[in-house]
Amino acid sequence: MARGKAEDPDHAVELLWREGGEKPRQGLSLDRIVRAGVELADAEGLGGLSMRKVAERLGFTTMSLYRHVPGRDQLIDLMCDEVAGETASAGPVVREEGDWRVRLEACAREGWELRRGHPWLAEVRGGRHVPGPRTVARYEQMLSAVAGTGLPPAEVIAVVGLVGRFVDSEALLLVESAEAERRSGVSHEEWWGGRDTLFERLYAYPTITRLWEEGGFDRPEDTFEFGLARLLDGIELLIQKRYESSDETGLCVVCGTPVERPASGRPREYCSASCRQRAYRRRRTGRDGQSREK
Amino acid sequence: MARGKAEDPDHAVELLWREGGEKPRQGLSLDRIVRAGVELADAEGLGGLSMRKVAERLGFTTMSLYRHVPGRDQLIDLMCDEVAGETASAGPVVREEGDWRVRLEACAREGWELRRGHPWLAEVRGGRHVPGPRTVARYEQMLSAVAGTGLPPAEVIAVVGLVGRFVDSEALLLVESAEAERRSGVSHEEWWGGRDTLFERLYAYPTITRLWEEGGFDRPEDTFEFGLARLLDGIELLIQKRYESSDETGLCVVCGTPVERPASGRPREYCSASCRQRAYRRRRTGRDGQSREK
DNA sequence: CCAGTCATGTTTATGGCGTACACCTGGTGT
DNA sequence: ACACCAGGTGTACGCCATAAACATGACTGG
Repeated sequence: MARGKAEDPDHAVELLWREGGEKPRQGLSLDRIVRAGVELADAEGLGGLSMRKVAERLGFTTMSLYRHVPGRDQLIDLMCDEVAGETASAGPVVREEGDWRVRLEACAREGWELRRGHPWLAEVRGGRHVPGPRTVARYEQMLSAVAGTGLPPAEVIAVVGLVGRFVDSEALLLVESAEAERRSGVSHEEWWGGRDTLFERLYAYPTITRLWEEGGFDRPEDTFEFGLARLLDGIELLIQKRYESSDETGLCVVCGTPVERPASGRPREYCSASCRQRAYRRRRTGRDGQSREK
Repeated sequence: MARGKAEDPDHAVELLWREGGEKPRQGLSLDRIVRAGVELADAEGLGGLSMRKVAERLGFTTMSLYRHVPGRDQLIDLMCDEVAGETASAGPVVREEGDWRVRLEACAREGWELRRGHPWLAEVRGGRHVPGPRTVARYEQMLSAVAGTGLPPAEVIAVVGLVGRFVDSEALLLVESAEAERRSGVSHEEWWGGRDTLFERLYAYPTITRLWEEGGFDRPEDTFEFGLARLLDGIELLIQKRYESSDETGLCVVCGTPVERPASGRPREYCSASCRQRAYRRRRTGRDGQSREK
């Protein structure tokens, strides 16, 4: 059973959820190791994060780290949670302003910002990562944003997972491009620009050629903004559909709070005048007014 | 300039787009290496793909591979294209049945199936992968599905990228879980079921706790089906919006072909009666009839 | 027929990685 | 005085990709 700490996930849980009450030692400590790891990964990416380099950065031998951290994987888990505490929504208190869409979008953007500061976050792969308190707080934040819509529990979870993976996926795209530039010294555009032998072959494909000639590849969309808007639209549609099909007590289309059906006449769509106004304004502006910045 | 084939992308292009006219040799050959690589990765994942093991499987030394393939990365590129030819839409001929949504969804499902047969496909990361002919054919297929909608070129490309990354992201989720099971011998559910020390801490988070008690985590949604439906809904909304805002010549809401506006009266929404019928049926059935199979 | 060249496979070596294991060392409790 | 132990060290193993030099056999021009 007790086959060493390296393979014991419960020990990892203890480290992640440890209380802050550690006496400030002068030698090594978990926190110093984690912080050094974050610095290193920020600078060199997750691939550049090695136990050797972390130890070197701290002025100790490689193996000294293992007195404090079970292994590299667990160090990464700890780094993730360390970093997850950097933005506002990390605490246990859930902010409740705005309707579900505003709140969920805010969460997505926060995740996006987090990954801009720490690109390696998107590179962390593999299931079975034990989440720490700050990571869970973010998850709670997202869930609570969607939970108010009245969607069934499994769909709430699915929505949050979908958005979360979207953010990760888009972040990964950037990281990989940046990594390639860092290693080769050649910029993205420069590199692809030099692939003439490839482009020649692409003339055989009519749609690609046409889109190319129309400039679609020269002035691409902001994939994060574009994808996020589509995703939220799709989710909104689901929520509206669920609302329409629930016939006893409806849910406000905007904020999702229940609204009782009047005895006679047309069922109300909004819980309040302000929500109706919000919906109107959103229809007008086409809803992505804030996403275009140029 | 000529700094060895390992760093020359143009050489990689040549390998990927090579003509099939290779004399069948009895020793090593590019194709044999690529096929061995695919087998290995199918069995052990991309992490288990090492030059040593590929060579071993073929009965040669490690370095012999380098006489045919520039390096591991290029081998992976070749494997990707090899495998991309396994489904129908790999040829240069574009199938044109159905409206954009049917076609794009079919592409997504094909990509999904491909990754079920070769899970390592989702693990292939890093920008600057030179695409081979079969990979490009798939891309062309997807682009042509969306190009008919009349969306501006950059948005067509963004839509296809979005859907493609979604498929990859969901596939990655499965791979990682499967990988963890393979390595540890413990199933996903079993492992998470044993994390009591973690779950205890989660009671502090009200939304998570509530969703948990309501069984949201026990009977999860099919994340691929769920996400795909939301995504396509969101894209459809974009297309409709673009249609409404184009006032001279409209586009059929269903199949995207242009439809001229009558001199007087309300502009037509559909290009034909069959498209109108299709839209009607889709509104009726809630559009995801084919996605639920149980 | 011989010499030169080329394609192909092998050997050896370098530098990187995570981490198991035995060891040392100084402080603490008994 | 003693054992114990947390924390830091040094060495070693097995894995990885791949560079560089080398071997071999087939083909080719003279």
